[in-house]
Amino acid sequence: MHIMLTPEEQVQALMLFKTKKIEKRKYLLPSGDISRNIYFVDKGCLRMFYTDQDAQEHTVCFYPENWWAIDTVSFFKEKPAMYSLQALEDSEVYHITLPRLEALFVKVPKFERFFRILTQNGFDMYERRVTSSLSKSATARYLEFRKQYPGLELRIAQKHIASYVGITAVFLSMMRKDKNL
Amino acid sequence: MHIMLTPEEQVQALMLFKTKKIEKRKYLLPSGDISRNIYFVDKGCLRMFYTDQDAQEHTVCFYPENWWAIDTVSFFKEKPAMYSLQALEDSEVYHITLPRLEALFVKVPKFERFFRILTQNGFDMYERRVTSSLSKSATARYLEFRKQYPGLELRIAQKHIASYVGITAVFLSMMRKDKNL
DNA sequence: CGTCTATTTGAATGTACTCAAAAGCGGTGG
DNA sequence: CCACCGCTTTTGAGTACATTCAAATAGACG
Repeated sequence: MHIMLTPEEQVQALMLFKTKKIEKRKYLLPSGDISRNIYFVDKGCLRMFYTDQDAQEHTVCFYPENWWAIDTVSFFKEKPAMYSLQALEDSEVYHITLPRLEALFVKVPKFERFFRILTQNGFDMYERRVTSSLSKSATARYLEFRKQYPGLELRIAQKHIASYVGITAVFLSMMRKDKNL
Repeated sequence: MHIMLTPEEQVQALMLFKTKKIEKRKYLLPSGDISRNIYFVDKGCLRMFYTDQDAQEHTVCFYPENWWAIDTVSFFKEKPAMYSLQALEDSEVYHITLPRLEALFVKVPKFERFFRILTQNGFDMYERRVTSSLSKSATARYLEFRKQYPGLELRIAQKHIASYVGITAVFLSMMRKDKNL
């Protein structure tokens, strides 16, 4: 979910948010908990991931600076999260709870639209991800990752990139060597 | 997107909808057009699919009876659809345009919530599909399809199932034979 | 019935995975 | 500051899963 507010809108909104620092490797949301907050990443980088029956992790999304991180389903439906949200670098985030968000909607109705668009952008992203994961090769998917998150490959572990692209860390390493990526 | 209204709510809503019959293989929405309608499937079955650069089709979702079919992004953002919507059987659908839907929201505010949930369910479905396409074997994905759409494998072409599962029709055929699926 | 498309079958190929071992790197404690 | 430990990445060999191409069979529809 990636969207920009004008600077003054950001100020208005951020007044209602709290801030939080979170260390590398720590969790903002462990899966199974109900996601009580939406996060806006100010510094650092988060990832959302899912752990399958074989204890394999699958990264659904990265959230570097200026991204909004949320488990939409857990947050709005108030049900236990299927995903975990973890810091990949020492990070600083703004966050807001659902009741305060609803207060914000009443105060500044414009944000209702903003969050609808946010949800739709997330939707859009998932649609693209479904089609690409079903139709494209590992190499193409890795190049899409590079395009989606320029420079991020220098900041985070390859195993996390591999878990996003849907391949093993070993295969990613070989691919990068063979094709100079 | 799969959700049920109570019978009386359905009646209320469907009064504002129009009906349409659509023949097998015909399109309700060709990709590139703006999706002006949301469809509710009364009889038959639709599919939404995406055609890639190599002219390969990838089915994103099937919509048998009682499913809501919509290209969320195209419909709400009024931008050209990335997807096509096609009938797989002779079908009958209810449909409504965005202006009339907004009128419905004013008249029966409850539907705003209903459509938010509809969108969230779609979101939920996409999330599951992303994780399963990235983490599960072709066989597991096929079994998921069977569970998601009981009996549908008897009604529609295997090549469409293959394009949903993300494998070739040839491989699906071999898989079903080898493992008695 | 004939034509067109979908499905099945088989062989050869390619893509990505597992297992295993070695090398690299980062954080911690002495 | 350095040495060590643990985790990540690289490298290699062998394997499994899924694809392509081709040809034969089966089914759908006019």
